[in-house]
Amino acid sequence: MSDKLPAYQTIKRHVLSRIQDGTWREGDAIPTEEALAREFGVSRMTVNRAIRELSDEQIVERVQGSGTFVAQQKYRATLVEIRNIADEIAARGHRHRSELQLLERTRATESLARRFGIRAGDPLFHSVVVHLENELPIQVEDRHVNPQVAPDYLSQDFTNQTPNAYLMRVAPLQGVSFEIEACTPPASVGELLQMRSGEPCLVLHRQTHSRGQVASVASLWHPASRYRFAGSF
Amino acid sequence: MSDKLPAYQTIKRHVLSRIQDGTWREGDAIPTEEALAREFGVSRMTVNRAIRELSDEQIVERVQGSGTFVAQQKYRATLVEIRNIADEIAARGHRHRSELQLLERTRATESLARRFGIRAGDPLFHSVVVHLENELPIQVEDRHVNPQVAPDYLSQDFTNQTPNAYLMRVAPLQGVSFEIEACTPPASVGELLQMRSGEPCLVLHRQTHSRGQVASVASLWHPASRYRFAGSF
DNA sequence: GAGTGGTCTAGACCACAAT
DNA sequence: TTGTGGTCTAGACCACTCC
Repeated sequence: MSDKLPAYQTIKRHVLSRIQDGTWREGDAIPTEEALAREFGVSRMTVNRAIRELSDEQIVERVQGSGTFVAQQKYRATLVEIRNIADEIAARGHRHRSELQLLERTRATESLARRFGIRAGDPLFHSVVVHLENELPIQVEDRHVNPQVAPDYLSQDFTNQTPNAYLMRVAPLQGVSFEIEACTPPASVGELLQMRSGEPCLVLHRQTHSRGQVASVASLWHPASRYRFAGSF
Repeated sequence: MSDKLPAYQTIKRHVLSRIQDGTWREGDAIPTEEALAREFGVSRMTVNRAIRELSDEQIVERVQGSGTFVAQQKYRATLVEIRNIADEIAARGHRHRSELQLLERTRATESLARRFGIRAGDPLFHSVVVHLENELPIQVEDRHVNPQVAPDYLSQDFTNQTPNAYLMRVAPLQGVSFEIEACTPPASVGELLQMRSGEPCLVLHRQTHSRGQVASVASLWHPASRYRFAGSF
């Protein structure tokens, strides 16, 4: 075996795999430094470095005097976080509601096939959902989903659960790439968002990866007058 | 004195301040772990932690067998990086040129005063620069600068050096907050960017902090048809 | 008071770079 | 060969949480 890995790396991997295989879930305590030191036959300082790095990476959270716990999954992202739009609206103290406009089986166009890494004509799932904040439309979510990653996508109830929340649950997020642009919306989107004519959209195109495949390609359209991306660091 | 700071923190601060005050410049070697351990009267492991954290933060770069060196300044940022627009254009293999439209001393409006944490009427510097990629305008940079942070701002040549590059050099970046919006540009901006009427702008509003103060408040206007923000993780 | 993480020591051996 | 960083040990004391 490759015994070349430093001990602290081995310990990091061990803890990570326990979290990823579900043995230790969000909020669970993981073994103490002392216990891990005994288990791996290393000194406490070595374990300390391993766990401190996981803590820096926000994989675990440490509380002095109490213990080390698996952190809540965070999807830092768009410079901001990839937050569920429902949570984002709730955080503002407003009410979220979503309307399902479309949920269908379709076939990949040339352009979609390229982005998913499949062949044109291969099956894809497609959904269009409008998200409302206090009954005012704030986002049109136009999403294509890889059936191999989420085969039950079409049978979900997307008025109770956003597509994003569902995908996060069934497909562990590995990576995200995105683009933000400003553009004039197509008429159909302008209508769903009840925009005055001539108002631009702020659009986030996002592609998520899971289990080595492209899981989902989404375009999120927002009326310029009602939405901004913000962040700091 | 507050002796409460852990030793490794004290060492980190010491190294950081040497870099920020210019004693150690980009590419310079900093003292060895052994030397710092002697200087601060601590063990090498403690110095190692301090410098390793600076290395994680990309403040310094370590080369085994060789030494520790001050890293090139990188401005990770907009979800992406806070890259100098000139570098960004150069990375695409294109030619960057900038035109200085305005460079003046002005006074803070109520709204600017709030953002800078100063009083309305206090002095501010103001610049407007147009950035061109292959002679096509791609960004209008409208920037206000805190004179306390960059007193020599007005005497710079901003056709050879972007305001951003100058500020990065004289004012160590501590933090950034930003907002991205889509909007219809005011006529003056639309003209500078040679936009067709009705085309929206993609705007990045950015506020940078340095030495505990707000250093700069900038609005970066981009024609929607020629610019996107992109990133991945 | 018992258990946990936060920090630190004074050594050690190794891998790698420069010479 | 010498000097540097990379890693590790087997202890230690402290601050904090929980009971």
